[in-house]
Amino acid sequence: MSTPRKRLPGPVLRRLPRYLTHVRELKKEGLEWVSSQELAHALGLTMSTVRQDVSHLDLTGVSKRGYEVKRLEAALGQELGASTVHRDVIVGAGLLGCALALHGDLAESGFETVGIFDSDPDVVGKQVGDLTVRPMKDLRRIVRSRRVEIGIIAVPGSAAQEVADRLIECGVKGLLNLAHIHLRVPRGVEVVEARILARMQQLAHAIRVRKDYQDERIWSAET
Amino acid sequence: MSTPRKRLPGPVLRRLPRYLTHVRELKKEGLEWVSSQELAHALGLTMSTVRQDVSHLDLTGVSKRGYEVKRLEAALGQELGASTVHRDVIVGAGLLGCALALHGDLAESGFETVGIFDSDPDVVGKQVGDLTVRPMKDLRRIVRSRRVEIGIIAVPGSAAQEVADRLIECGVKGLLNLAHIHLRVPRGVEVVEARILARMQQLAHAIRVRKDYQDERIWSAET
DNA sequence: TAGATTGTTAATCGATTAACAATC
DNA sequence: TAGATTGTTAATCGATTAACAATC
Repeated sequence: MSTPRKRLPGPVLRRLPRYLTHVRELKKEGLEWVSSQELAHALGLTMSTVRQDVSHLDLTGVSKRGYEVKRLEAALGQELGASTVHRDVIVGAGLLGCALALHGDLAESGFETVGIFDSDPDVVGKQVGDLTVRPMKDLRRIVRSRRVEIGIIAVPGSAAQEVADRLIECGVKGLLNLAHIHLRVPRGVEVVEARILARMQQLAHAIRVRKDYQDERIWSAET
Repeated sequence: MSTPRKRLPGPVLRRLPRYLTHVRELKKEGLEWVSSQELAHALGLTMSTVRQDVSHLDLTGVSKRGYEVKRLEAALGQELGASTVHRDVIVGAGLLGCALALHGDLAESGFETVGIFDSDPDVVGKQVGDLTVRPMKDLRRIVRSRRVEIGIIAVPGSAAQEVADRLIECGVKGLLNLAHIHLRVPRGVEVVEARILARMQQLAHAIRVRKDYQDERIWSAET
């Protein structure tokens, strides 16, 4: 049985998946040990941040050698749910929903999609990898019988809240929202927003600031 | 001409897209004014945070009324690139790439996809909405002639770095990375990672912590 | 006018970085 | 052993919250 853990600070939780990806890379390359300095360099952080982050994990390093890659991967996986299977369902069998259903990375990290659903009768019955698209009326039965924890919302924004309500009513514990609307959920349900549009907007901002900065440099140089 | 702006602090930049979504909602509902209190309530923030965030924008509110919805939307859009068209190309015409190409939300926020590319000859020529999938050899020509600023990487992780290098060489200023590997790019190019897997891992963490907490409560109650 | 709400300054809180004793 | 690296404490930095004068 695992020790009850505290909720990790947001910044730490956002970094851990990056460590995990990198550490898996190292493992593939056959490396057995990695130091905080090496991790910091690879991810663009300081050694201090890395050591503080690792201190949240169930892991101790070794002086002069660093962290054992195998144990570090295990500890990160433990914190990020890769050490248990988490069953999910996808609602919305459009391109995005199907893309996720067929995306191998999720399966490799402990997520198992046990059903994909759509309200469109023309889409129901279609084959998506190993899964057959099911009608919404089957949602409750599947979520309950398979003890599904996570609902992935891959429907248009206009339908997202309704789908969320329905998933929650079926008993899922968390939602991944791929629509870009704000979901209202009762306490006790976790929501994480994917926000691809927001990422594009961040990019647009960063590009504009950089451009302004360059314009300014040119301008100053001319003055 | 716009005043050169500072790069916004990360936390602020992550919140702005949420304000924009909500403000557009309000506009649709016909509301003309919104106070910091209302915004805070809708997005789960404090009034103070909202006012500090708005202070980064090119906008002033009005005592006793709040912010004019129309102006707030414009100011947010300005900061997030919705006031200019940003042209992008998508590399990878799999389900994910096609999903983005057909996703109306991006177009509504000032992003215009001017090309979708794939290295697979069987996929080249396929129709995706208004676009025809092009071969990779056309990438440079399109990026240059259409002055494309953003490259969207929707290929498998194993090909992502190579695609990134190629896009940069063609002259894009920013990359949206949908693969879950860390891209190495030269200074002067912006990268934003979409990290859908990381979001699922955050969710798994949150669910586990909550479950542990409940177990602990039950355990304490029994003791 | 009185009350509500802004913009901004000051206080608090939390995250990052630096420093260093312990240790392999 | 000497040197490198951890784990942790202290210092710094930045973000959030609180407070309040200005104002409509």
